[in-house]
Amino acid sequence: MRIDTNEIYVDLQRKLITAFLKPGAKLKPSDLQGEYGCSSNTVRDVLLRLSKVGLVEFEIQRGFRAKASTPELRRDVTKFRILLEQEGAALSMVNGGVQWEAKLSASHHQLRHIESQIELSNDVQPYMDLWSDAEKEFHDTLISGCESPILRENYGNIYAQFRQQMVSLERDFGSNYFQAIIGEHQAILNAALARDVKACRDAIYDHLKRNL
Amino acid sequence: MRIDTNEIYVDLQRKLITAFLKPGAKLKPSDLQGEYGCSSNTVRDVLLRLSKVGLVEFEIQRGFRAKASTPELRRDVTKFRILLEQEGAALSMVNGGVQWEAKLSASHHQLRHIESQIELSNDVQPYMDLWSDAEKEFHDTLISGCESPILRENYGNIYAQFRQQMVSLERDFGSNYFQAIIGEHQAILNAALARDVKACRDAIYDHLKRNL
DNA sequence: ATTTTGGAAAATTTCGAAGTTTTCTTGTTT
DNA sequence: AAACAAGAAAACTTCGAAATTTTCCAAAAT
Repeated sequence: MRIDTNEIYVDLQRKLITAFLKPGAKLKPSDLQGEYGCSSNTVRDVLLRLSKVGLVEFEIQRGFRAKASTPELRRDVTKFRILLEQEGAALSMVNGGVQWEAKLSASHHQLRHIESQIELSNDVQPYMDLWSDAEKEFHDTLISGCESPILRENYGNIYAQFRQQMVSLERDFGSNYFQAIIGEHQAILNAALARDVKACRDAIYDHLKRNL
Repeated sequence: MRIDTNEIYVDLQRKLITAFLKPGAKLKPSDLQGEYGCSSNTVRDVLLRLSKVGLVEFEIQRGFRAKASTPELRRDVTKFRILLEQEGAALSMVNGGVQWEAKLSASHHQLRHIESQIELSNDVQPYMDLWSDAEKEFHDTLISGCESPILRENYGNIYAQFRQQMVSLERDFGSNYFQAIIGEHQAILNAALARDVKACRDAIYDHLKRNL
C-alpha cells in the first residue's frame, strides 16, 4: 500500500479543510504514519509543507496541530480574505480582458447551476464537494486577472484557512442560505462585469460579512 | 561544534535577506551541512521552514533555491507590501491608542537618529545592521495597532521578501537617498499621528513607489 | 490543599544509510 | 553539428533507530 507523498499532502489537506481533522487537534506523525504506510518522518515532512499554507501550526519541539478555530481567528481570517479578494477583484477589473470576463462568466454559470440544484433539493450534502470546487473556482477566477502572483498565492492560502475555520461551524444550510448566496454571487459577478470597482468591493464585503 | 537548529534558521535567514546567499542560488543541504556541523536532513528541515516565509523556494524532488529576484517579482513584492502596510497603518490609526502613538513616536525617533548619522557620515555600511533593525521596527510598529495577527504575520513575511529582493540592487545610497528617506519616514509619522488615513496611505505609497 | 520533585513514558528531532529520482556526461546516431 | 540514448554521478527522499526534549504521573514537601 505504497502512497505517493503528494497524495499524503492532498489527503491531509482535504481532511484539514473538511475538519475531519478538527481544529486544534494534535497531529502526531507516528499516528498518521499507519494510515499511509510510510515512516513518521515522511509525514513530518508533509506537515511542514502544510504549515506553509497555514492549515497546520508548527511549534519547535512540540510538533504539529491543526490550526485552532476561535471567533477571533475566524473574524481575522475573514477580514484578511475580504482585503485580498477586494484588491484582487479591483485589479482584475482594471487589468482583465475579455478572456477574464469569459472565464468569470463561465465559472459563475457553473456555480449558479449547482447552487440552484441545492436550493431545490434542500440538501447540501450530496453536492458538497461539487459546490466547494465551484465556489473556489469562481472566487479564484474573480481575482485571476490581477496580475499579481503573490496576491493570488496569498489569497489561495487564506481561502483554504477560511474553509477550515468555517466548516465545523455548521450553520443553517437551509434553502434560505443558498437563496442568499446565489444573490450575493450574482451581485459580485454583475459588478465585476460592469467594471464597477466600488460596487464589487461592496458585494464582496456583503458576501462575507456574516463571518465577521 | 553543536549548533541549535534555531540558530541555523536565524543564520540562513540572515544570509538570505542580506543576499549572502544570492537570489536564485541553489541551496543544497549537503553543502550547507558542513557549515553547521549537522546532518543534511537537519538543514533540509530548516529550509522547509524558511520556505514558509517565502525566502526559499521549494520544489518537490528538486530541492531548494533562494527565492529568485526579477524586476517583475520586485514590483509584485512591493505592491503587496504597500497593500498590507497601508491597510495595517489605516487600521492602527483607527484602533491604536496613546500607547501605539508613543511606541511609533519612539521607534521613529530611533530611526531618525540613525538616518541623520548616515546622512552626515555619508557611508551607510557601518550603520547597515543598526539601520535595518530600526527601519523594520518603525514599519512594524506602524501597523502594530491593527489588531490583526494574520495581517501582521503576512506583513512580516513580505517585508523580509522585500529586503531580499532589494538588497542586491545596490542603489545609490548617497546622502541624497537618505535625505529623501528621512523626509518620507517623517511624512508617514506625521500622517499617522494626525490620524489622517488618506495622507498616511499616500505617504506609504510615496515611500515605496521607487521600487515599482 | 497546593506546589515541587523525580523519573518513567511519550513525543520530537537528529542521524547516517539505503532507495529513488534527477541531472550530467559521454558516446552514438541522424 | 544537432539530437538522442545509455550510463554514471549527484541530489533528493525515505527510512528505522538513536538521541534529545517534553509531557505525564505519582510521591514528597511546603
